Amino acid sequence: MRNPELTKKLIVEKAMPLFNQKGYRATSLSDITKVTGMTKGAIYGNFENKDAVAEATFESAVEIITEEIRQRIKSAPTAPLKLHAILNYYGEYLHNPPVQGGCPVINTAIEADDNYPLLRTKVVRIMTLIKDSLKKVMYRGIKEGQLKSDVNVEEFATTFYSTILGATLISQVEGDNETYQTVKSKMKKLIEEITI
Amino acid sequence: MRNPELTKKLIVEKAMPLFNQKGYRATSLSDITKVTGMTKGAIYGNFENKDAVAEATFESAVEIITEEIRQRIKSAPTAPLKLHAILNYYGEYLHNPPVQGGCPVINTAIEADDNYPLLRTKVVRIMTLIKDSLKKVMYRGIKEGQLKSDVNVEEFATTFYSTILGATLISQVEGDNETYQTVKSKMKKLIEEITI
DNA sequence: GTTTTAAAATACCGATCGGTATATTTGCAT
DNA sequence: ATGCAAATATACCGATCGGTATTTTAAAAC
Repeated sequence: MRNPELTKKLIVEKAMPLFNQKGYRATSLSDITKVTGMTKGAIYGNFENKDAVAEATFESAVEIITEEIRQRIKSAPTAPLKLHAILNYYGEYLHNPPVQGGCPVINTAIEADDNYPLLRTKVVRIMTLIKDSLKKVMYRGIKEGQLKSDVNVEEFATTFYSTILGATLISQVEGDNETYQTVKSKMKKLIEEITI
Repeated sequence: MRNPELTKKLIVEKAMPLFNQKGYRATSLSDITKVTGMTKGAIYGNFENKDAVAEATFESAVEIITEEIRQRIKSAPTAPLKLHAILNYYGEYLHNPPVQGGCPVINTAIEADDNYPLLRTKVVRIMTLIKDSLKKVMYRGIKEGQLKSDVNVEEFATTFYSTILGATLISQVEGDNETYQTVKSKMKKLIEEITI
């Protein structure tokens, strides 16, 4: 019980869906105490302030997502299948969300851009990281003869990621992944076009 | 001065960039009084409550955007050029925003989906409307022999819109439309592929 | 020019906000 | 068993929140 590491972890875990659903601003300290069963003293004993909880929470959510993406990429044998795997991963967001409340990257992007400079930076970083992973997958796919060598990797990867985020955003607000499925089937064709 | 219609309009106009930048929850009544130069009495004399101001504001923002899109579509002579025009329109968002704070549809989508059911409905409606406009443009383009007849309109239009929103989202949080430009050049090629 | 009425300004309400200071509890070292 | 220190709980703070009741103001009706 007196283990501050565990307390920190518990606070972050329990606060995560709260921040992701309601947003950082709308989530209050008392919300956090309610959902964690801890008191203000415990929260402020482990975090400097509310923003620090928010930042730790976002970082933890990002770790969950990047780790999952890493696994999917690793598990698929070829570049086209790796891209499919990522398409499938985001397709599962709605019915099997890694964090309740939709994609934390998207949610945080919107709330942070004008109001939380530190979180904004973190969002940009994770977006760049994912984009770079996609590019890496594609470059390797070209080198290994799975993807056509004349494909514009920068363009394809950036568009691929933009499309996934946009479709996820739309499906999230629609509360229905029909849009995502439609987009997914189009993206599959685009992957086929660059596959050897 | 004693014209309530003008007062309403002024409140909506002044509150719009506020809501769009800070979000609905984070924008307070006192923020609105400061930016409008009016008092609480004037606000509550013209709107039932804060949410009503938010809704009127979003509706007004949507009108601005849809009207602009309508104009761009109307002005371009053929379907491929109409699609280009929409691509260009969103590309101008960052440096010449119709409303300060980025795309209101995206911003509102995120904040509304878990917390403001009425706004969420409005967001879904406008997204559907834009998607339908795109489809209409494409169907007409096919009929008039500008677009290939075997193109899957539903898939293309949905993906097109998803990609634009995703790229806009990313560019918005990056504070730089490099991503959007990259995506735009890819989308232009996709349009070419379906052009006769 | 006075009256009337609606719009806008002011004053005030309880609730909740993030944060802090203090008290209490807990586990460990001795 | 006891004292110590860290972790958690409690009590409290000023500020601000959305909203309402009341007063003041100003334009229109006569």
